[in-house]
Amino acid sequence: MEEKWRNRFGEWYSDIIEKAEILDVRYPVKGIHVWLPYGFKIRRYVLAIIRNELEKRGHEETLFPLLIPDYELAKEGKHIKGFEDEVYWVTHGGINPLEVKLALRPTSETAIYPMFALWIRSHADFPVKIYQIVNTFRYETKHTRPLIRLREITTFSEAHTCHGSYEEAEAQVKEGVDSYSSIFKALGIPFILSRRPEWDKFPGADYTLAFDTLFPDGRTLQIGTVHQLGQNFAETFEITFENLEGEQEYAYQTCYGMSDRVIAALLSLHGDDSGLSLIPEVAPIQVVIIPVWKKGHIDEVNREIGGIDKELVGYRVHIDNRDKRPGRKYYDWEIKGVPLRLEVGIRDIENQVVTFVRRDTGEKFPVKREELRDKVEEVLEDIRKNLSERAQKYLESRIFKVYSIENVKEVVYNKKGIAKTLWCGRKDCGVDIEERADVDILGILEEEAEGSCIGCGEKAEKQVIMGRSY
RNA sequence: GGGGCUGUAGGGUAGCUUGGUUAUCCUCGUGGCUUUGGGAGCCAUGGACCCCGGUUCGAAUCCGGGCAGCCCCA
Repeated sequence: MEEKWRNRFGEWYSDIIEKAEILDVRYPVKGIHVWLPYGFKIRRYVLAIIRNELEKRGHEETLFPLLIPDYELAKEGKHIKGFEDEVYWVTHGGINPLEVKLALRPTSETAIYPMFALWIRSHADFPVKIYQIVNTFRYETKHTRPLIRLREITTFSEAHTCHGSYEEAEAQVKEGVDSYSSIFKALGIPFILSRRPEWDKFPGADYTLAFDTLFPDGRTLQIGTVHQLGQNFAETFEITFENLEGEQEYAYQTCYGMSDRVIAALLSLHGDDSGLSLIPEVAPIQVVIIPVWKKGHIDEVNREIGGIDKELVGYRVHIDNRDKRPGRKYYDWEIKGVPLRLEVGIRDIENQVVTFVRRDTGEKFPVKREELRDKVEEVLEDIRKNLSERAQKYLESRIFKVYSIENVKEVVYNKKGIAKTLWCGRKDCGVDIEERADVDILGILEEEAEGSCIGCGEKAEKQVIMGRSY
């Protein structure tokens, strides 16, 4: 039944992006697309959840410039090294070459931190907690993929914080993790949190925590990261404050980000062969009403639907009055993932019921007319729960504990899952494992473990997850 | 980073090898009739050879370049 979604996911994905009218990918620049009205609405509801969560925890929204002077971008050596191959440059003003080249932000640390240096004077200024949701640019040379690997990331939500001690920054990392966990929970996106290996951390960070989810094709997708920056950037950008002892000290920083990939995960994890299946909170249309007209009863049906529409005030309701047959409309709205469909015909009116059809399960059942509003609420809530649980179970069912390189390969390539195993933590050994198993070491888990490394046989104290990432 | 393939109405395609009348079919859009509980039917009508250059009496077709997309390998 879920043949295509599961077994030919790549095809399903590009199909759905087009048919559900999320993006128009025909824009004539590689890796850069147009948000269509329906997709844009989903994006807006997702952003509302993100904004709400960040604001609730004291982050304030700002907007920094898109252009970054080359000398600022280049200041932090490790940082620029991580991005230099992917930066877009503005080199001309009209026909004249610029004296200072300007980068299109690949991320905004180097735009924001020079300003932090101006703003921060003393310990009393802490904590600084700002965020912005902007587009960023990366000159990707590999295959681009809508919402997953883009040259223009249109929805980069990045938070940046400053603190008076490493401990406070550590606490902020925890808050960042909590915020993101709540956001993913609201969207029904299950994840695994791990600490990225040294060679895969954010360039310039002390360490990076990352959220990964698993797609139906068995590949993992990074959907969020939280970085402990320590004083690395503060030293470079001279972000100093006067501490309680009256001395100048470098600030302690964190930053965290998520992108369009969250929307890619949202769309992908809750789909099936009929199309999208949206979480009600982010569905542009939560309830679609399909009139089933019959000669001689058309006005009657329309009048009934008018009443239902009025009663459902507060929900995002759409009445499909197109001159198409009902069956056709069912298919159309299933592709677009509308959580709940109501069918209203003369038969329903005579029985004083409304026919409900759930997108997530396909169940069809009559609901007494007078219980309509309560039932709508109940069913939408149940859909949210069901979609979240289904996705969660799916991820859990694809995580396998294994203890050899061979079995890691088996898990990743045959079971299309994530391997949980043991690793000593040394870089040379890690790179060796990645090569031999042809997988990515995603990161180290919190939980302690006892045993020997699957690469070198030395003692391993932490569990590690491996998979094949996008 | 290396290699291969492709570009024809809004979408999917035939035609290209072997240059030659009005460019094929499905879908779609529009107007109408009819119909409506899982992709209806009929009539009318609309819409395309990626861009630049070359070869030729003549190019969707051959050649070169550009742009865009897809696939494989590292």
